[in-house]
Amino acid sequence: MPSIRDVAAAAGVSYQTVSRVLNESPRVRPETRAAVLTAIEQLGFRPSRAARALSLGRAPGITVVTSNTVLYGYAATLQGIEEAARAEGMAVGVRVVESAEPAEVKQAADYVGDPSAGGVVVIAFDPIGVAVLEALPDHVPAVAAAEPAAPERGRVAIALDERRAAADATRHLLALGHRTVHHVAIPSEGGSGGRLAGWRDALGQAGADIPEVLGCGWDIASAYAAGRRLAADPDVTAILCGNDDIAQGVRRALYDAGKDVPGDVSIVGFDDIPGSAYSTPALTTVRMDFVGLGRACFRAAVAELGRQEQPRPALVPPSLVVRESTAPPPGPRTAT
Amino acid sequence: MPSIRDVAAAAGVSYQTVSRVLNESPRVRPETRAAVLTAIEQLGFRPSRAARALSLGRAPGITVVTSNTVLYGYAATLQGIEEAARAEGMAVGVRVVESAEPAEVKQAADYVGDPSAGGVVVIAFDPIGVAVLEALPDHVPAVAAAEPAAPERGRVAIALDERRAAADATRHLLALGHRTVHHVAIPSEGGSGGRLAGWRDALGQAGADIPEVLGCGWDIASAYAAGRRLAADPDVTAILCGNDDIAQGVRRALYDAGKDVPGDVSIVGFDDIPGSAYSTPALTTVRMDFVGLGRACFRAAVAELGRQEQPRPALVPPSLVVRESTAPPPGPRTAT
DNA sequence: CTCGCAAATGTGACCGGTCACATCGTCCAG
DNA sequence: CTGGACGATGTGACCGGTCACATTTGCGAG
Repeated sequence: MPSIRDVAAAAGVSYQTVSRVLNESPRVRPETRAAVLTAIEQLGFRPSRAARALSLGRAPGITVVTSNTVLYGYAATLQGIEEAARAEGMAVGVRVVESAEPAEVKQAADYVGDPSAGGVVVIAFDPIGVAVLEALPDHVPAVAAAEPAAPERGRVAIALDERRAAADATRHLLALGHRTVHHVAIPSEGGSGGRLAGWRDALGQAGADIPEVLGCGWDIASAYAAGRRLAADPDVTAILCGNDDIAQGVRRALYDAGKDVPGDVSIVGFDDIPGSAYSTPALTTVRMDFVGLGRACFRAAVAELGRQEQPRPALVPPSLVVRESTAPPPGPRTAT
Repeated sequence: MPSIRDVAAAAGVSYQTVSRVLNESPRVRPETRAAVLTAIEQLGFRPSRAARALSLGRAPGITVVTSNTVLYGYAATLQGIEEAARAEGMAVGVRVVESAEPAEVKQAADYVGDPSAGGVVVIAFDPIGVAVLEALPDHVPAVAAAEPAAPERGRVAIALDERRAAADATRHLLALGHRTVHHVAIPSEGGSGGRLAGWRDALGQAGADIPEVLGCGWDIASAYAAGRRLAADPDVTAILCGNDDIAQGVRRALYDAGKDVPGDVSIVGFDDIPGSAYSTPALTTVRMDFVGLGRACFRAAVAELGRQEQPRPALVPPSLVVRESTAPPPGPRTAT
């Protein structure tokens, strides 16, 4: 591997001049620059990221801390970050934190505390991410992809408008004539600014009952279990599900209990994962721009890294996608 | 940030001794070690990854090169790699390559050519990954998560037994009485050792017709289009789909064309993504151990990095999961 | 013609680890 | 009692970049 000194020797200049060319300093004569560039080309020289990182004291990269890489919302956010980072020539690292256990959270915090981790984006959709955020030393240039709920003490946090998304979805169901809307919540809804709050908002504004929330995990099996419980209650005619996967589990539970969607019960999901348009019934859901969120987080993290002013994030607002899984409640009730 | 020299001063030893403690050298007296450890603790010292990488000439990490991070097979493989790497205290980087365009492939190859990328795992499920693999300089310690098809010239390649998986699925359909099995293929099946080959094997062994393959993209929309074409052909009673998402698109196309699954047409997917058990009909599919594949690739990449002998990968073989989307062909035909 | 200033380029030190080798001390065998 | 071997530790150089500052060169003004 040729180094900057080899290039300098080949081009007949000093290593510092090569460094200037690499960093696009204007203080280099065009002919000199050309000579250096030629030498770089001939030797196949690539600057060492490790050396640069050591010298600069920080790495030109972003590390994403997340509790999961497979679930759609997480994976799509990661995709947005990666795309944006790659466009800027920056490296992307991934660090998964599987539980909110103090030891594991601390380890992750130490890990990203190293300058070579570069900027940090914590995906704080769930309690694990929030725990990491709180354990982060102040000097770490980190931003959060978060719920709007959590005003992370001093940290920049960017969020999709989940509150509005949930309210829109709930109003859609209410407008169809449902007396109230039940809710199966995913682990991420801790905050008051999130889906849970939007659902309550809409229900409250309409003067509708606010039923007890059914919590479930990220796994569809627990969504199925929640669905079976809901299916047993004849008063349930509309269900807002924490995300599209949950909706699928709930739908199947209703089906197995002999309830038709949307004939007997309407359901709405969240996220608009690719398959949702092709299930039967096609799922009514709220599209969330996770990729855009990822991009915005990347820009914010870079700004944080350079101690520049934060750019205004331009996020695509959530949009309700009405498909086949929602309809007016069954006859007897509407007739009332 | 305290450095190794600060720790040395605090402990009253030389920096080299601190280095020895960090690297668990046996040549240090227990009391000295204890003193150093105490100093490390007090100062909150963390060794710099960048400095270590520079000095060692390689980084203790793995970079994953992939064309996608959201699709299940890719995301799950990444998860396996990350889990294994984290357990060993190694960093994980991600580099997405969006197309097989030479410029982009070359950029990615350059990127992982830097020693600070550490070991490399190329997810070569598709032509993009294969292109990256071929563009990689020889000195890069890389392994491939690949189709069994591609005997990557000199590179270690680990693969799930997709050929057998496809053959199992096809035989299952044949055993139900279908005269032949149609196939909707994803972009990844180029190789002769993959799903395509297994399907052909089973069909050939049974003396069944080998219908024309319908190619489609990763997007469900193209699967839907393929499904519509298949639905128009009354001879089609069984379809092997390239993966579970594709199967969902095909299923919906059949549904929209008035065909019942599995009453009129049986379908089988691949991968067993979490939702497949909860769709209606629940999808018969072949479970693939992508997480295990990821773990095996990690181990192989580490071995490659240390120029050690390759461990024997222990992979969980694919397993057919029979659910509701497969049944004997419609009456008239079986009666024949 | 000479001085001064700015542009272009070179030199030394440093970032924080590791390697190779030197040094010091101790214990045991001859 | 002394030489040698070995265990414990220290010293200098190095990895490949960057920064701060020194030096050289070129040009216009006085």
